[in-house]
Amino acid sequence: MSIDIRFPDGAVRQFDKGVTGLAIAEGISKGLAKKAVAVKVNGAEWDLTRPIEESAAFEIITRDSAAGLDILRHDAAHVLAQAVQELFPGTQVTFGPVTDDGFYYDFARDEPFSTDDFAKIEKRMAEIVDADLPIIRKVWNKEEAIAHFRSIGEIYKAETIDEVIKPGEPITIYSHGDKWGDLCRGPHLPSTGRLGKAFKLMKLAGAYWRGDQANAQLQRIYGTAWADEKQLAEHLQRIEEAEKRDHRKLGRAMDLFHMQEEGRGMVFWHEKGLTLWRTIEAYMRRRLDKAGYVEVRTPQVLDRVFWEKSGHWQNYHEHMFVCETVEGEELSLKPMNCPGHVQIFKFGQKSYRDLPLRMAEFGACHRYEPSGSLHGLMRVRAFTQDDAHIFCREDQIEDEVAAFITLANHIHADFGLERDHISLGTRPEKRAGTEEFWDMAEGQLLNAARKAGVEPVITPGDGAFYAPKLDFVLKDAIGRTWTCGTIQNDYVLPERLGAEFTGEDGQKHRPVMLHRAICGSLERFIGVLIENYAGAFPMWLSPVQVVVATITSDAEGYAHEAAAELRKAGLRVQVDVANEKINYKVREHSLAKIPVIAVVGRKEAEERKLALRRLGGDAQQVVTLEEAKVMLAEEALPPDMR
RNA sequence: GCCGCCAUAGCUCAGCUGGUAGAGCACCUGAUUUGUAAUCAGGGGGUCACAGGUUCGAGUCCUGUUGGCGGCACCA
Repeated sequence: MSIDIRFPDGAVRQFDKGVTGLAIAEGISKGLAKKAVAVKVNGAEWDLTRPIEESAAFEIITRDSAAGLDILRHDAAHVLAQAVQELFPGTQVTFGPVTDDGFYYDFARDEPFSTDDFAKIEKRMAEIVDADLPIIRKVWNKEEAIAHFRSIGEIYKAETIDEVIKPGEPITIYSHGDKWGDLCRGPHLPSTGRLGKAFKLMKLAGAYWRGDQANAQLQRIYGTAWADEKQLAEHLQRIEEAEKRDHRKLGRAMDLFHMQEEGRGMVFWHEKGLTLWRTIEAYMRRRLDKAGYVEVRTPQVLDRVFWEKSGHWQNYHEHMFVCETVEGEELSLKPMNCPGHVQIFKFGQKSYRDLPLRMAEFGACHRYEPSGSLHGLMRVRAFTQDDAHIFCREDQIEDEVAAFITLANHIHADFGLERDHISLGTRPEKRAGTEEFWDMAEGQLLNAARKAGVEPVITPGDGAFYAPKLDFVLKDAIGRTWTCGTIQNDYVLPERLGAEFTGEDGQKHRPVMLHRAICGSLERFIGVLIENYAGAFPMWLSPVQVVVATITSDAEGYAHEAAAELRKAGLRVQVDVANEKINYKVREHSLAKIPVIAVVGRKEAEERKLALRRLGGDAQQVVTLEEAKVMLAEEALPPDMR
């Protein structure tokens, strides 16, 4: 009996019934068979060794493809689990999936693992690879599988099978030789030897069983795995590069900001960091002014009663900074600006003619974030949002959202951040409002995004409890993604706080509130910019734009004069008259990522010129002071003023 | 908040099995007046995070606290 095997290029060849993917691959070429990790049979991923019984569409998955790498990583997770269970008897396996760059496995064991164990575990993993154990797929029924895992003390596995698998449904178990087995959907490699050794254990972490804080905490071992050693080395290199960009390191080295233990999650902005901040804020203000926003400022601290009315006290009390006065009042620092903005909206009467009303605030908020979540500038307890609320009629929502997307796109691009995608966060499990409401609200955002020419990626359950949201996911210079910017269409808060306007019909109507931010928190945004540029900011953002450096002390007077002239042109300039050689100064200011070094020696002083040197190049450009003023001021112009 | 790891000079780090702290850079002083990625010499600087304990003796071992880091959970 023969069957037809159809290849991706359309060719059809005949094979004996029961042929394996591996045999087909070997028939094509030795090299292909070696690179193969699994096959696709009628679109489904199969083991290389699984017999194909019927005619089918066929495709070979190689280790250097994305799908192949995932299979490889899954095998690495299994090999890790086997190694751990052999070395640490009594350890239970739970769950070990693939990640973006590798895999992890969660173990249940009373004794903690230590990163010191990694070398030992990696050694055992290598031994398992060397042993080249055949990986065997077995099909069991649910009951025998549960009984088996219970009998060997694998309570978590038994529980998983019990809850995930429907009664009567067969399940697949993959075993490494006769030594070790795990429940798995597969496919897997034909033998452990094929995994190769381009893997490395990376870190150790706690993780809750099923991601739920109420459950037991397991020990997670993270690893990375690649098709070959070269890819692994490249990956480790990328990690090193990313570490060099760490905004916490650069923030200290560049004297931008610091934090200290008396104010966890609070930032001390140094002069240079605040210069960045002011530059960004001024830019944002110009953008908002042009986009028809008005700016307001609301109180930092408000009475508990106010937060009860807004509903925040009930929902987020434990995350609020609460204080009590000597007179016994209970107050809270504002955790967000929206309820304050509603108060301004409600002051006096609003007509449909006032809408859409775009109310912006660089609002400083405080939230008591869990200590374990704090992370440099990325997650802080005191932050300033580039916040705004657009009060509008329902029929204005789509246009407003679309216009916002366009505005945000411009702004993100001006900061050198590329858009990866926009995500639509839909109804979460814990939510207010009916299904009809969510259908409508999600539909509005989807339509608005399309109006702006964007097809959002749906992220199920990621919406706020009162509204769905669109999030901007940006890509930085080394391809990492960051979420900056969001918009939500909120019907709940205007209702709750009684905001209303008079419509054309003379009746009172409820406005909708669009919560929106483009940077998010300025703190975090600055953190993202630092990492994106690795500290080498474009001229308009750079805290110091030009350093005038002297070669000899004879040029000191002229250096100060030149700096003063450049400052008159609006540039941020420092003078370096230190008793050092010009080599030293060039090196120092290059490492400090100053965009322009203006060197002045005796010659420049006599001719009233500057020898300019740009960051990243070693070319010298000698121009007159007057020319430099015009040229550099032009270069330092923010993108919206060019 | 939870799990694990870590904490030595302003920064980066060394300090072996317990015997009262060291380097490089930075800083200060002096010499040098220099032409595009580190001039030379000298000097100051540390309750070894904090609090207990073990010991004749603790940076080193133990306990606790605080903070940092990596994850998990959380993120209106």
